[in-house]
Amino acid sequence: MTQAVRHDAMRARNLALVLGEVSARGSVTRAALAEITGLAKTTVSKLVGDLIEAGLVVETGVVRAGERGRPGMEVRVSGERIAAIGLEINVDYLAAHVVDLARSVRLRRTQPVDNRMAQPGDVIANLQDLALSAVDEAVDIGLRVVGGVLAVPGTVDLATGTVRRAPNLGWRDVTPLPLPRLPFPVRVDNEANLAALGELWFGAGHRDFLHVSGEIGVGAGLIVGGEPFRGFHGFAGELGHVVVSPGGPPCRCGGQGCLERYAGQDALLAAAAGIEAGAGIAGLLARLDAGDQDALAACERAGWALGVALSSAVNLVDPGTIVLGGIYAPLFPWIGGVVTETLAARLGEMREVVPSVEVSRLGAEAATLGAAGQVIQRIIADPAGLLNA
Amino acid sequence: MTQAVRHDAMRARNLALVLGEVSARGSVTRAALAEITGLAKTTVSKLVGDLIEAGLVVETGVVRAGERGRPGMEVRVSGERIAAIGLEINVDYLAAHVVDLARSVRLRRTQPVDNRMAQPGDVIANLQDLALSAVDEAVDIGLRVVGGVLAVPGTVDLATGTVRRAPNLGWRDVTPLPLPRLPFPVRVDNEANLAALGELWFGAGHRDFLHVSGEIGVGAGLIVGGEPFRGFHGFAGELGHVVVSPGGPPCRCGGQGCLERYAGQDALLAAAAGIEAGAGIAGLLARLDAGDQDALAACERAGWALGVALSSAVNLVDPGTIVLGGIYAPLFPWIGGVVTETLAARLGEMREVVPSVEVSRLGAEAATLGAAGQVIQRIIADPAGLLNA
DNA sequence: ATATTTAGTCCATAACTTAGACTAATTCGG
DNA sequence: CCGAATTAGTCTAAGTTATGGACTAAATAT
Repeated sequence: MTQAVRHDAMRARNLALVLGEVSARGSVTRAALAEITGLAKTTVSKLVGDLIEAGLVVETGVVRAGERGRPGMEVRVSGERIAAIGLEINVDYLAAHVVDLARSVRLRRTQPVDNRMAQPGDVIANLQDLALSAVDEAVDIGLRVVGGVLAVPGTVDLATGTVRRAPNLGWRDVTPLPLPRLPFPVRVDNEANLAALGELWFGAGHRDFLHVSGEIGVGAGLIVGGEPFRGFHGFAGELGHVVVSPGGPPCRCGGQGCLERYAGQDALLAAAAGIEAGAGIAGLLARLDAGDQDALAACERAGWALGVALSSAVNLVDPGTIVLGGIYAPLFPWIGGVVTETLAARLGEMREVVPSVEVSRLGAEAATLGAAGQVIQRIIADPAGLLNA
Repeated sequence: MTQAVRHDAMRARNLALVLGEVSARGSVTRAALAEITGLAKTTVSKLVGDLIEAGLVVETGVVRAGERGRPGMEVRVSGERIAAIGLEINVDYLAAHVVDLARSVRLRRTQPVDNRMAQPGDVIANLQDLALSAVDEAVDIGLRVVGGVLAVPGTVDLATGTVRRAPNLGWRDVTPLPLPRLPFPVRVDNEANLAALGELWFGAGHRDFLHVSGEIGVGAGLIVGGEPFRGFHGFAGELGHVVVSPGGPPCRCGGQGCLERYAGQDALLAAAAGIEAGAGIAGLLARLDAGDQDALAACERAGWALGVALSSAVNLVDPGTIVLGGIYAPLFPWIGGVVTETLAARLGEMREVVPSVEVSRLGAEAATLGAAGQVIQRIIADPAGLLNA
């Protein structure tokens, strides 16, 4: 339900509007902001003043030389004070990234650990250690970390912060929150959704796309108009269990012929036979570089299956673009073509434009960046809270 | 981009908030509205006063007897003045429904015509005649029709109002607007989306569901949190071309094994062999009632395919409920079971709750009701415009 | 009949935005 | 080098809307 709007809410919205424009444009003068937002110069000045006082925005001091008349004083979002942390628990590593309010990545910490067999409690304790040391370092460079989000490869109940199922971690109904040693609130979210948000804020600049996270499972995050689409329970984007062939190999989801059985990491490696489990994607890449026929055929098959599943996704969800991330990023040279062709064959007659298939530039960092970015985004979208704190 | 909020926008939002609550609750007192919205009593009184003056709301005159104290004067949305018209062009009929601001259906006009072979211009002229006579009748009962929406079975470019492809009408890039003889603006929209909206406002009261429109093609409309999801170009919900079996029968979309080839009206009738084209669904229903084996088998197969396609849809889009409409409504007794079972088999291991599969109560009226409802909804969501007019 | 309770209105006040006057700092033209 | 023109930003009085509390209205309870 929408809320009543009083004077304070009006102010909060205009504050968010101004800060949002500053954030989107890098640096702007007050006069330009007045033009853009439609607010009166007076109002913009007052709002910018408050943002400066709160430390969210700084005058660049740089006086832009225009054509004629008094030059404007540009302001930009301050990256010097406020920051957020993105955390990730994945099958074989933990990660923490600190991002400042200006969306610069300030710290990257990754710790390889095998979390397959570990107890959730131990994993969470390790993560907390990693997060704490990252926060300490952030403090050393003058940053105040005001919030965090934790990315987990599984379905998450956003309301309670409970990880419903994370099959590759062996988790079921685990609630990692709160992380009591961290002096700020942390939320939990699904890795595929966060990776899509990472692509939105730190990637190629699309605002409408489907981001495919190839890992051991295959997930997808949909961004429409710069907003994530999550579905009713928040479990949308389970691309890995979309039907490729209804009589295909059985899947742990209970179905048969799901995409994951053709294009998930395990299926892919198994199809390319002869890659020892430990070597993982690196082993596959080596053999692809060497021109190994089995490896090429495995990618061909995975790419075809991905194309089939994505054709269903395009029909249902109509994304602007498709971005392949996770393991599909390094494999893109070998699967991108088949995916595009399969998609074109299945959609070309119905649609004027078939979404283009692109490769993610972020790789494994997408989820943590999206996680930190989400905290930043919330501040940009509603700075009123921080103003009084 | 969000807009600047000034005093008038603040007012407009609060006005919408109040009218929205009145609409949602049927009738309420000013005091209750103040409680619900969080606005001060004074403010609510002023806003309600303006709504009454504009004729959007009326005092019921009924004084509700409470426990103690002065009884409140209840207000409700007025159905006496303002109305909207929903129009539909379909393969074998034209339809027009007039709905008042209180969401009561005031007029139903349907005209059977075979539009398969007709020129778009002729069809549109016929529709305009139908609409005009409906509007005249509406005027006779004291209603002012302030807007309309036209439902078309095809993909629609909402920005331009152009029907991109409506294969079953044989339309391609037809722009039916404006309808110059109608004294109010009309927009065009996709039939499946509008049917879903019809289900939302006139159906069983769900706010999160996927509505499946079985016709000659198979479309779907997704409603999340009471809002339609349309995708990037507005072409989301093409359930008919979701993959059931990637090596299956070729489809006019260029793909193979699409749902439409298993569960579309033509495929269904063909599978039940021996139903002459003219008899349509009625013929099939007659044979099902008679226990005909071929007909039963055809429904079984269609239901299975629908279940397979819907399992992909649930994984991608995570709807709260699935509502089967169009031809699937009368066929529900014969396909509902298979759909549910197929869905459960393919999703049960992954999800705690599999969305329930229900039958639409609106049948063929869903799209026109949704079309008229959309105009009503816009007024409720932003009454400020009408207030000054 | 009187006290109590709840609904709705009235009025002075507060919060925010605005328009327009004003000051500041630059370029252009001679 | 100086004044006119131009643009940026601030200041002030005024306008719009919501609010809180006082007030009136209309019912029930005792």
